[in-house]
Amino acid sequence: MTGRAETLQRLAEVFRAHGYEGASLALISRATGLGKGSLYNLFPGGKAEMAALVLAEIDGWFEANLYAPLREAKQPAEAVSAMFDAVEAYFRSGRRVCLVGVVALGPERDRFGAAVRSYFARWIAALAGALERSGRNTAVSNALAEEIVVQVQGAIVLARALDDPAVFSRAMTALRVKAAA
Amino acid sequence: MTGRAETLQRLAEVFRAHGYEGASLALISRATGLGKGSLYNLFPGGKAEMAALVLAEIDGWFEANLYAPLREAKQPAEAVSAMFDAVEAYFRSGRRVCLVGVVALGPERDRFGAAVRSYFARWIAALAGALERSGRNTAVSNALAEEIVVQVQGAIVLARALDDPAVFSRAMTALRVKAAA
DNA sequence: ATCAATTTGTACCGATCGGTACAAACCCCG
DNA sequence: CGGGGTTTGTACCGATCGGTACAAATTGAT
Repeated sequence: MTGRAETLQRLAEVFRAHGYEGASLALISRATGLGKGSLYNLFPGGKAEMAALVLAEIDGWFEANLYAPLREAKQPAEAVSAMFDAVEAYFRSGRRVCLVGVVALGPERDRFGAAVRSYFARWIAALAGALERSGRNTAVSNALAEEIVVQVQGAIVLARALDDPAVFSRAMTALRVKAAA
Repeated sequence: MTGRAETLQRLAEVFRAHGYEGASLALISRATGLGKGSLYNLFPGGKAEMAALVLAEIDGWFEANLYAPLREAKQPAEAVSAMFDAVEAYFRSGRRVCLVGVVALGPERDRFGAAVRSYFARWIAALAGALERSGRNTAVSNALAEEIVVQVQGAIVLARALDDPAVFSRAMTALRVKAAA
């Protein structure tokens, strides 16, 4: 019925809301409106394949909407600013969890380690490149890019822990200033 | 046989390694060496009580070893430096996960929300107080304290994601400089 | 309209889940 | 040595887990 892309979106929400272990097939079936038959027809590999495809979908979205623009921007400073816009929108000011970060913290890290590593490594590399092209030297660019990604992840944790999206927004605002300086 | 405190330590490791849902009673039984009978004798409330007590134990450790020293230090700058020592040792340069942060990201946040909020709020408050007493004004102290806790959490995520403890160490070193400036 | 191929719902599988019941083993105080 | 209270292992509970089998329903090409 609904397309495969939409199904992946709903799957992502289920994994975000309940974690990998907590996302039972019953829950997944309810959330997607698909019976077990349909699910195993779409994803013969079961839950593991669903999670892998969800991670790949997220990775693709970041590649298209953040990494590629950062790499190819003619005006890197604007691209960095646009990245912050995209990050604030995507993570809904910390109300929405970073699924890749969650996987990195959890026991599924081993299974999806390569995907997780690539997602973050490419983020940092693309951002560092843009910062460098905006006038910084290599070492500073690398350090700043790493710090920005660290703070995005940490701000999600803290905003959720304190149940206060303002924590996330404050961190992003401070980072924007720092990145533009 | 072994004391209750040691049992809580092993419980914490199991929760860290497998998450709340993934920490089955079979796993817990194996890791603690205690049968179900003993476990439910020690923790009549089952898994939920185990997790709550583990969080309380962690909270108590941070209170005693980080928050209280930060609050009561005669030389606040030294206390902040000591906090970084303790943090690097406790989280093993990002190899060890922050269980409270993991809970904040996961579906158990609702159940343990109050404990999670208190843990982070008190950390930030104690740190902000020390920073203020070391010569900064209130606003700067609060912002810096929040940023430090954000970066600690984010550095754990990124160090695990990239499987590179140096990420964590670099972040801590940079924060020490910033806090001492 | 027909028929092969795909998609779907449902019944079912063994395994494991968190939790309970309870009797045997153990401990400690007399 | 005795005996009351606690600690322990084990058998067991219903529910749910991820996954499979398979027949009915649906689809698409001709």
